[in-house]
Amino acid sequence: MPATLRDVARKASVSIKTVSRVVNGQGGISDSTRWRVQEAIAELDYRPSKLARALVTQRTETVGLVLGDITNPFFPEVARGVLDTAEAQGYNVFVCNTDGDPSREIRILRSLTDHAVDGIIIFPTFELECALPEFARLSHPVVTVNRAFDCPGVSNVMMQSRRGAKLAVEHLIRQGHRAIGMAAGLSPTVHHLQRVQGYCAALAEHGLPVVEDWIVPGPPVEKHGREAARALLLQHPEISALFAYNDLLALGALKAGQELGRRVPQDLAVVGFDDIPLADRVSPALTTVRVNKYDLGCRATRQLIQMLNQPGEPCPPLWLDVELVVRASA
Amino acid sequence: MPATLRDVARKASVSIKTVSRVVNGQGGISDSTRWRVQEAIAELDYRPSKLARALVTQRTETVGLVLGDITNPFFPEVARGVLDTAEAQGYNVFVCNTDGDPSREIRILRSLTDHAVDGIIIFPTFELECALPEFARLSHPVVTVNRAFDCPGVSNVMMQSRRGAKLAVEHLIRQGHRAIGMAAGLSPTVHHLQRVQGYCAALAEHGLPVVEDWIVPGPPVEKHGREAARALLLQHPEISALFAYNDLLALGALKAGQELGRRVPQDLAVVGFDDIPLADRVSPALTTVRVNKYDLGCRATRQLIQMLNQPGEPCPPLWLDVELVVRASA
DNA sequence: CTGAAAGCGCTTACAG
DNA sequence: CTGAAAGCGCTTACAG
Repeated sequence: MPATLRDVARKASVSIKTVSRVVNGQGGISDSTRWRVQEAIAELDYRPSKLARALVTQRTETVGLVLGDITNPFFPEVARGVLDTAEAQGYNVFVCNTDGDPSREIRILRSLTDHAVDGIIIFPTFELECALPEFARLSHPVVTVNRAFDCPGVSNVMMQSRRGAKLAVEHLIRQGHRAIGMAAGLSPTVHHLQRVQGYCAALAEHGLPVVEDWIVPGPPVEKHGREAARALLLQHPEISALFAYNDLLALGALKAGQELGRRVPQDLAVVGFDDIPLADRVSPALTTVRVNKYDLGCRATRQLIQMLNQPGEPCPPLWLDVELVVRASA
Repeated sequence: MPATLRDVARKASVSIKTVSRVVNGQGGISDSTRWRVQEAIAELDYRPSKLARALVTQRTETVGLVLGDITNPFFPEVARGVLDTAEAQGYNVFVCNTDGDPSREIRILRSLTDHAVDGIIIFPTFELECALPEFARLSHPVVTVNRAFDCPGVSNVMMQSRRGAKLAVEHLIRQGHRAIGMAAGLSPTVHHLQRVQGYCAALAEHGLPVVEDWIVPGPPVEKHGREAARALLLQHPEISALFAYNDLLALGALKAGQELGRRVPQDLAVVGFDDIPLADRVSPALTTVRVNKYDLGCRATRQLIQMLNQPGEPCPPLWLDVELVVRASA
């Protein structure tokens, strides 16, 4: 049975309030009293109940991290950044997977609210729009990643998705490619939109036509990358380069290229996005757009904690750099 | 401002207790009353505070997952198994990284205790021994993974580490190898001990000598695998096969082999352990010992929840199968 | 079938 | 410098 404030008070022959004062370092206590109390605390191995404290302060010192899927190689480093930063500030973090399912996302947000987390960092699904204001209203600060919401209590950490896509396609153009397709991910996500935009912008700026048929949407997994690339290359053999929404799709595209007897990068150049840990291990190594995932997690968390410490202060969106990493595939 | 039990009671013109009854589905309520209460709940969008409930029930419906490092490719699938199983049972989970540092591990356990988690799943560091009984005494059920503690309130999920090592080395022997080294991981872990034991047992049973110098300990990361393998192969060129403590070490060993001009698997056969996602993607693909990581997470969580639901019941250790996966590297 | 009281372990004004 | 009282939002006996 763990010791309580009252146990300590009794042992030190002082009031509960006095113990509370020394526990919270509030001063205004005579040295001798403090000494007696500290001794009692040590002897009883007293640890204050965060639960009881939270009930009155409305601060649990916990935050929620809501992401797509921790087994997606993009997320572990992000999570590590969040966990390290949160731990350093005394916060514990609940990790939850949405699998991109909006109804699951809502359920998770409810559950986190029920547990009275102080704030939330979320990689939102596309449908979050409607539910988010409710949470902000329930006075949880929220940091959304890669998605701007103009809503009080919500701030954003964004990566330059559009710019990254443009860098990737410009690189392909520089390599002499003129017929460039895209394996485009699922359409109702911001990334999809931004990366397609970047792709189109790069083509347009270099006077290349944007062919709608060459943009193939689909789930951002390797299997689909392979199928999409295969179909695209068979129907439009003139395509000599592919830009993929993410590295998993790019890996699938590489596989399809090999199956079709295309040499990489001569007959088929491929650029991915994210620079997941796999990207530099496969052969040929994947040219891709890197975002510093650990840093992303750290910054999102710092942003959240800042909102917690200075409620009401405006919190401008943060933009994270991306960078083209040229390897063997393009 | 979220609605409280009292708000609902007032609105429905009943007592707090009555509302509590319908919220908790306790029956013994007239239909008309229940109806009125439910309506009030819906109108006010009332959600019970888990915090307040936990303060009296001593159940937070949270658990802690304490692992080495979520960016280690072994862990995300394990974590996913834990998170899915916990979520299905209504638990939220705090994820924490120890980096194998015992003092950090203690700090984390303290913090989880302060937050009054209902239980803990932990991949313990070697030094946990002393601290664990304290936690069990504080009445948190604990499930340790890959480490047996004979301690009330603590149960274990074990993988057949020793057997896996033996399978790996026997495979190498079957392939005709007689001089087999080992990249052995850090010495004060159970895995290290068990895998070294399995390695030695396989050699001994086939009448092969165990040469102490051929067992090279070190941190279980790729860089060290490369260095260890390089040193071993240079000093003892007769070594034709390596068994690695884990896949990361094995990948490093493969790299060293290539650098030294050894053909794999003819001049150098390598077997790893874990079957991380990378293992089947590298070239040559890695022969390794697989453990179902998602299942490991699920079972550990089910074990923990069972302990929570039936306190005092003995909980026998669970043994997880391992399986040799033969690919190109051996 | 329904309610009033006590208490979970803290903190927050308010007194002295 | 120290303490007694009220309350955070619930549940748990105990009455009626």
